[in-house]
Amino acid sequence: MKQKIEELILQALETLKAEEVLGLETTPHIAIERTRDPQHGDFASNLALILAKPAKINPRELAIKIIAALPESEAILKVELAGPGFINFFINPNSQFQIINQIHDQGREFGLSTIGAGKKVQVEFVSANPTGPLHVGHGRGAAYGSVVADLLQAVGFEVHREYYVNDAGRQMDILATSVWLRYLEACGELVNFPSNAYRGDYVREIAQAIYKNTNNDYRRPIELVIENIPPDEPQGGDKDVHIDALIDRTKTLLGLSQYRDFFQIGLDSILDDIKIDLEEFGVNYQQWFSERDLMDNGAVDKALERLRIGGHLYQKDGATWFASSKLGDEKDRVVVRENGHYTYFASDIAYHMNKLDRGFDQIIDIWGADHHGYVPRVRAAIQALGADESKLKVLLVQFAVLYRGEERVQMSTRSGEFVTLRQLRNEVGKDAARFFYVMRRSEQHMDFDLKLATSKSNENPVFYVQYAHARVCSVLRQLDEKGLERNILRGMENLSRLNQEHETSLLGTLVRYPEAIERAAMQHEPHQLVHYLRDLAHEFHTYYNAHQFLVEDADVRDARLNLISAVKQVLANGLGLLNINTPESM
RNA sequence: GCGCUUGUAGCUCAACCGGAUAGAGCACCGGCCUUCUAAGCCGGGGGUCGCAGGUUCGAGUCCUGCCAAGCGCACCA
Repeated sequence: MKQKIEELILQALETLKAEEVLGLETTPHIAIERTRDPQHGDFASNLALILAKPAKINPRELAIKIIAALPESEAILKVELAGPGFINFFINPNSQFQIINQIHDQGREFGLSTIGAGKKVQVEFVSANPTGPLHVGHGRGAAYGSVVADLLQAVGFEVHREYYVNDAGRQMDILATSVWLRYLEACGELVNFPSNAYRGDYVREIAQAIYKNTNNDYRRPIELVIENIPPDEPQGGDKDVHIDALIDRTKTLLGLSQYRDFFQIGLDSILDDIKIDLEEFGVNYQQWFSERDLMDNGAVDKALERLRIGGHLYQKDGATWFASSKLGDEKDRVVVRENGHYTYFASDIAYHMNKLDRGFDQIIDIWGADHHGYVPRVRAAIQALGADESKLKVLLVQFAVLYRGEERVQMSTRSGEFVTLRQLRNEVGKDAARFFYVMRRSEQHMDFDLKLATSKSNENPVFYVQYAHARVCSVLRQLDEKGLERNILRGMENLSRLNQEHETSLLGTLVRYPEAIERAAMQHEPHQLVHYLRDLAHEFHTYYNAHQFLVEDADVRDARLNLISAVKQVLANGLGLLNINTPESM
């Protein structure tokens, strides 16, 4: 429809150019948008306001000339001049009826498009360190990322969903050591558990499972473990020095092979748990990308070599630095430490080089907003690698601040004091949790009130949308009970009987669905879809209260049933994109 | 101190890359169930869009400066 109007306007402009009202070189960007107020019609254009200045005509006068030059069209009921020079288009309601046919024919496909066809996009999200279960903070990134990915797919992109597994680095050594110390406890040793180790119960559970299967095979006397270890922080020492010494001691006492056992078992059990958790949350991946693989197959060396050849690396204070400040970063960054180990950033450069090499047209990284300071250096790296920096899009998700009623909930992975994503799901269910997470713009700081979210009351707006779906289903069930028969064809033939105000406006909302999907996808804003669905549900509930569907007149009845079936289909399609269930009854 | 993000109704948030009278939900007040599910509908009150300037036909939206909140500013990941 928008296109149709655009064509009409273009024709009008040509006419005006021929009449020399407008200069021949004027080729304005024609902006047509949906109006907010139905009094202003369905679409409006500000064309006259934009052209008034170069044409040196009063905008209202120009608008009148444009309107006069517009060709006739059946789809347009009337065109009005309004305000300072807006041109408002009123769509012929009859032209909207065919949307019902379209929705009926396309079914689950309705709303999909092909704008992204032929383009490969990678979406990397969550990528939480495998050192513990996912908590509610990760939930937002999981819900947001999966919906962004699904939306992009819905508009035709080939989407590759990926989780970057940080299975290398110090935090994994801390995990392995934590598991082993808990194992020693299970054996009966008296362990003074480090303040900086992972204290969550899950560590104990992993350790106990190992103990059950192996008994004392990995046991070492605690005296040997703590011999000459510098004190922990509460005892007046440094917690980092303390834990690092313990890691070294663990490696020495266990030997490489046994140490790998603990490392691997800890990693596997946590990663498996994360995989199951996400799957149950409706989040799926094409690939789980291992950081360790990157290290092992020399990708990091290769990436650094490429930077070196490009002259982006230099030595200072025994370390190797990347001159990122020349490419927009606030300072240069270390990639190889004085002790010869890569920094996390070094493997991240390699990871992004790998992404680029895989030929994606667009790379989307979804990070927690606390990583925002990291963006410039990754951009710098991509430029230094000689790639097109605009391929990378980093979407930041603000962390949800947790409340329990009025009280703020503090969270820390190390201390083990956090609400897990699984707990949240168990309390509110997948649907409510997902809906709650994506109903806000991702950059918006969000207050997540656990008490409210877990109250399972009608305050949670997901029920409102689901209820509309269930109500349609209920009406269709009533059909049988009342001994009525539905004739879809008869309904289609009588769509013109849908002439009530509520029906016209509902039709208008249905027509908007594909636009809503497209915009939500291209702008990476799932909340727009949520708002659309709320609108649609509201229109339906209003209609439901104002009119009876199962009326005597079979022509009207079938037309209305076709309309509400279309509503049901669109609700199902939209909720489906959010990976939220569509209950038949509530 | 520097940087990023955010400030809109009592609370939680919208406002479609500058548009017309800034909209929802919750909460509050008043109506609607002998008719398809009242987890619903209808009506009402409630706003200096953080503050001050600027840009233009037009600014919640763009620019500048302040104020406030969150988060960053490692040879950690």
